[in-house]
Amino acid sequence: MPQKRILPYIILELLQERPLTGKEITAQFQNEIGEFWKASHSQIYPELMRMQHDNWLKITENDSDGRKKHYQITVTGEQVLSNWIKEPVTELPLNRDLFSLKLFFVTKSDSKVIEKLFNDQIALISAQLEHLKARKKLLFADKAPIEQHFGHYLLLNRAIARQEGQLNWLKETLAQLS
Amino acid sequence: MPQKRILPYIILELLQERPLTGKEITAQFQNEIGEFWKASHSQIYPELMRMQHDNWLKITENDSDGRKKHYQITVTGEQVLSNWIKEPVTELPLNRDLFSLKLFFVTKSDSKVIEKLFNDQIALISAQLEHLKARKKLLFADKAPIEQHFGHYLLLNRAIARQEGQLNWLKETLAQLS
DNA sequence: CGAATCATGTAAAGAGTTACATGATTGG
DNA sequence: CCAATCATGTAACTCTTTACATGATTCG
Repeated sequence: MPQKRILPYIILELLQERPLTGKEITAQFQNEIGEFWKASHSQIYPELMRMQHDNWLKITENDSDGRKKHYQITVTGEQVLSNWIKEPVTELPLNRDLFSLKLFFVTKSDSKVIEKLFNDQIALISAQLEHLKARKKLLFADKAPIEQHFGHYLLLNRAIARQEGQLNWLKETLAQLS
Repeated sequence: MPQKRILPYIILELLQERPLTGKEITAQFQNEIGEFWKASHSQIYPELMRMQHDNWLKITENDSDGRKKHYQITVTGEQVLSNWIKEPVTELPLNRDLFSLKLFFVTKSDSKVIEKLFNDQIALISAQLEHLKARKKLLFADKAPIEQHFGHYLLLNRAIARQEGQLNWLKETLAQLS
């Protein structure tokens, strides 16, 4: 087992609200979910076929559009999902990021390198932070998150808090170094 | 290109200090580096052969121990590494973590589920935080980080700051929810 | 009608994991 | 000397990404 399968469960989650086509599922991974999980259509279509084969989902009948395939979660699929959700999360994710890597190998004398490394990272995170804040404003401006989007709201807040923490640490540490 | 090659550059970094055997390199990934990058020996040995073939490193001569192979970075390897280090980090890492995933799909009515999700994560991060702090104490108690370990010191601080931020957010948010 | 694109799919390759294998060496 | 382990290596498999392919549909 190289990695525990996650993708099919994400798809099941998405289908809980309503039936979707492969295209629509793919789009989700480029928008909301893309923040923390990526999957391309070349991964999704085979996965859908496999899930259909395992009877986790089926193609909805009476579909007006000929080529689009609307996938719908089955009772089996709902059970599978329900069991998966109950499994506790027992390990922290491994953060394979280049900044950590370069930071690790930096030596104290590389002050120029360190400075650039920090400034680049600050720029990156600032941009990301702006993006996240803009999205929060767009999606949840004033109004409280409605039922379905509550998790999304929590996640956005968490991402923002994390990036702000990062940014502060970067700025403080950079200031101390110089 | 499925993913940009990182592993060989990490190995080059490790070899900059002194020649190492495959076993020793593997050990590094289970200790210091393991915090943010993993690699098993079955990945490392073929990589070493490949790098040797590309002349990024060579086996040191006059080795007393017969079976151990001490790999040494070559001039070519140093150039390759130097170029790689100069490349700016242009993208943030994708955080594929299950907690985010489950958080995203949670609905407001699942108060029991949310609570458990948060408490599990708080326990996980607390444990990790203790571990990190213990290591910092062990490695850098009182004494300032020496030249070679400066990056390691920075990285540990960053990891601790990140986990503390996480933990605070989790606790605050959990309190607000109930 | 012809070109662009839509929706779906297939192919090829690299990265990473787990499990298996092997010859040398050490220790009781 | 024999068993454990050390150090290295191989195999099989899954995940993920990039690139290529194809038939249907829309639009000027």
